[in-house]
Amino acid sequence: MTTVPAARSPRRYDPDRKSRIIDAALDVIAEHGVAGTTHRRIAAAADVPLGSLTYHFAGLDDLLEQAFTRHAERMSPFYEAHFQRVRSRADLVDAVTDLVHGDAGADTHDWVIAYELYLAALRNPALRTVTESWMRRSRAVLERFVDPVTARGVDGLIEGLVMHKTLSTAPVSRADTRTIVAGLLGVTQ
Amino acid sequence: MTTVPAARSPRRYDPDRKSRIIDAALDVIAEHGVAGTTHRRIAAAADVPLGSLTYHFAGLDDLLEQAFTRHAERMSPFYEAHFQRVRSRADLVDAVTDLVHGDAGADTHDWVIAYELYLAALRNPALRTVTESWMRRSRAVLERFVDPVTARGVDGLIEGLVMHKTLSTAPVSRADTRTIVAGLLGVTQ
Amino acid sequence: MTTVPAARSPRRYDPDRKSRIIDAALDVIAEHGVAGTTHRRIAAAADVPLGSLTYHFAGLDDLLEQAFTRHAERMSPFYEAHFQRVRSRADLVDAVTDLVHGDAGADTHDWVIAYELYLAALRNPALRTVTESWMRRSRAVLERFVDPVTARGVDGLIEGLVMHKTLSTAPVSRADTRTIVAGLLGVTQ
Amino acid sequence: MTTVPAARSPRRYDPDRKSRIIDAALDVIAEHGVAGTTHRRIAAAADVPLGSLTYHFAGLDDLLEQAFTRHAERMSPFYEAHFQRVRSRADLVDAVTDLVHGDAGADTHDWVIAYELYLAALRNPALRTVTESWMRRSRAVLERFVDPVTARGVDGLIEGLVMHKTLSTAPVSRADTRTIVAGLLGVTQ
DNA sequence: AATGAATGAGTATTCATTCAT
DNA sequence: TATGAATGAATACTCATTCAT
Repeated sequence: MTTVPAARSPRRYDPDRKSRIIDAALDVIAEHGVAGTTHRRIAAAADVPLGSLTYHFAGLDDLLEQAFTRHAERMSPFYEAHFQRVRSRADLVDAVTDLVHGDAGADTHDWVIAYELYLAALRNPALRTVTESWMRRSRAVLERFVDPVTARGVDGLIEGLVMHKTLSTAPVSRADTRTIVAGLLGVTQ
Repeated sequence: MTTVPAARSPRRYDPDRKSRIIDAALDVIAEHGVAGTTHRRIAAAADVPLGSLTYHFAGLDDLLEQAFTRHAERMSPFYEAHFQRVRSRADLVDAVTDLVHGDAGADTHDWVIAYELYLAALRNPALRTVTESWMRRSRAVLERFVDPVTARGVDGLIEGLVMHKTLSTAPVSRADTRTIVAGLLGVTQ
Repeated sequence: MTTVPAARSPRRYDPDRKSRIIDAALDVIAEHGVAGTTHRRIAAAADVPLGSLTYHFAGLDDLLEQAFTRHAERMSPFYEAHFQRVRSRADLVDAVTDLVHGDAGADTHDWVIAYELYLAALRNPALRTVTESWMRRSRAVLERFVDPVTARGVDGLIEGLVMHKTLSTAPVSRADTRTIVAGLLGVTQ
Repeated sequence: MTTVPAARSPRRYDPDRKSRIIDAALDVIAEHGVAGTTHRRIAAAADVPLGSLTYHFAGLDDLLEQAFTRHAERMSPFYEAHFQRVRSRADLVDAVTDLVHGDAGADTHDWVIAYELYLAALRNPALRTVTESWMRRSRAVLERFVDPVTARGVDGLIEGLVMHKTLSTAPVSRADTRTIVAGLLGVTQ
């Protein structure tokens, strides 16, 4: 007459569980947005009991902050690596075009998280640190090839084009993007 | 939600109450984000009883959709008017610069709502209609002055620069923005 | 193939539900103490769904405050009525003795709530209003028969004796209480 | 509960840690009440790891019981000492007055713990032993000077006056307290 | 037509306690 | 022996929506 023992994973010893939770949080953010990111969903995604979240994090805000921080710290080296081999202005045009079109490793998933971060940072000052640092680093990369003002322009253009590409059902073609970027950088094609 | 029944203003005859609710919703979205937009907050902002919302709207999603639609339909004519007097490329550079720096009537409030819309549309297909239409119309305005590809570029640049300006604690100066825009449009300064 | 409709009381129209909740809260406080007073227990005691509590009250603190206020406002008239017929010092001795021994209508239930209130007020300033008002009124009653200082003494004595009576497993006898009270009031027996 | 692992002080040899925990528990009770007394708070107050509490004590109830017991066992000798030098009824009046007004070493902190104990004992039979013993001992002290019935009266009066003093924003003056006590003890001033 | 009371599912969070290390 | 990670039940509270009036 034993009651159902309920198939339960006896995962007692589990190092880097905290890290796994952060990654799960990023997945949930990408899929459901910050607004739809709940303890429950993250716990399910990480295959971890609910209480585990509040054990490792002071609250949902804390968790979000750490998740976004990780995302930014992952994107930055990638961003830098992507521009590593740029030697000429023409190279730069290609690199930016690749970046916008996701031929560089960063996919929609990553950009969506970035936009979620931007919007969240608008109302949560604690996240400003993350966006500030991310913007500073990405601009620094571009400044290795162009003057600071142009760097800001390229940075803004990338942001805007990616956003439109992510949203639009009739996105810009790769060739058009190239033309636009070349235009801003004064490269004759 | 509270204890005090609050001597309710007997707003007997109240046409355009529905309209007032929509405006209140936009204010709430701007202040609290879509995530923080609730029936209760909207009702409070519109000074309208709670039940009034579900009476006039099928649900929160319906209300949000109508609110975003109104916002887009308000922005479009404004956008068009803003470029009305453009006669030369130099004029265009000025107009775009003004737009980015909020010297054109569209303030942070409006842009924040736009970004909320973008992100909401990413997951809510019903809102895609709104964003699509908005993008088409704004691009059409720019295409009166430049070729379609450049129009896309300018559109993206505006989006990106405004977003960075809204977020950054050290935003680009007006002069720099002008330089950037001039660069993209091939205008020698 | 209808699923079980779940025997549910379709109590839709229910005026003075709010009042009923307050009374239920007082019962729960008496039985479980403020510490053990939860939304769930109160809802169960009032036979009301959980959400009903947060609809009518801003929070548990608000509910507790209203409950204690009602208790105090119920006790005061009772207290006054109890001393109504006192004509002489000897009458007063009897009245006080009756009060302490619960032969006056106020039972353990009521006193326990009062002590819970006292302790809660110690840390919740919002409740101070309630205790202050209650103490002022009870003292005012006694001052109709004795000078203010003696009134304070009698008031304190009542409080202490009732507390000991409530707690002790070997409580004072009625006769002893009478002797004590007579002593304080200088009445020769 | 937090993110930072916090460089833990490697308190290797730590006898009387158990004792320190009990004292910390009393502090927490005084500050937050029994209701607000949690493992976590006590551990923090004692600067001891969380697991240490359940290692040394069977549970929170056990810990509370030991804490209250210690408090009572600390108060009793103090109570006795306070009445040590009483030689006359007049001395007794002074001693009781001092006690009520905290000029005897027992401060609000101690009385608050006592009231917490009383209320807790009301619902937790295990604590009755503590209150019974405390009451018996304090009464025994008073019975060295007055008859048992009067002792009960004085005991109750002290309790009530202290409680009112602790709560009231306009507490009785020392002189008035003296008058009241003198009245109960039949001492002409 | 209009509303505010009502409700149950869902939210974040706290916590005593267990247990592998 | 001692601890901190782990957990699941419980807590207060929010909210979109329903519905009797």
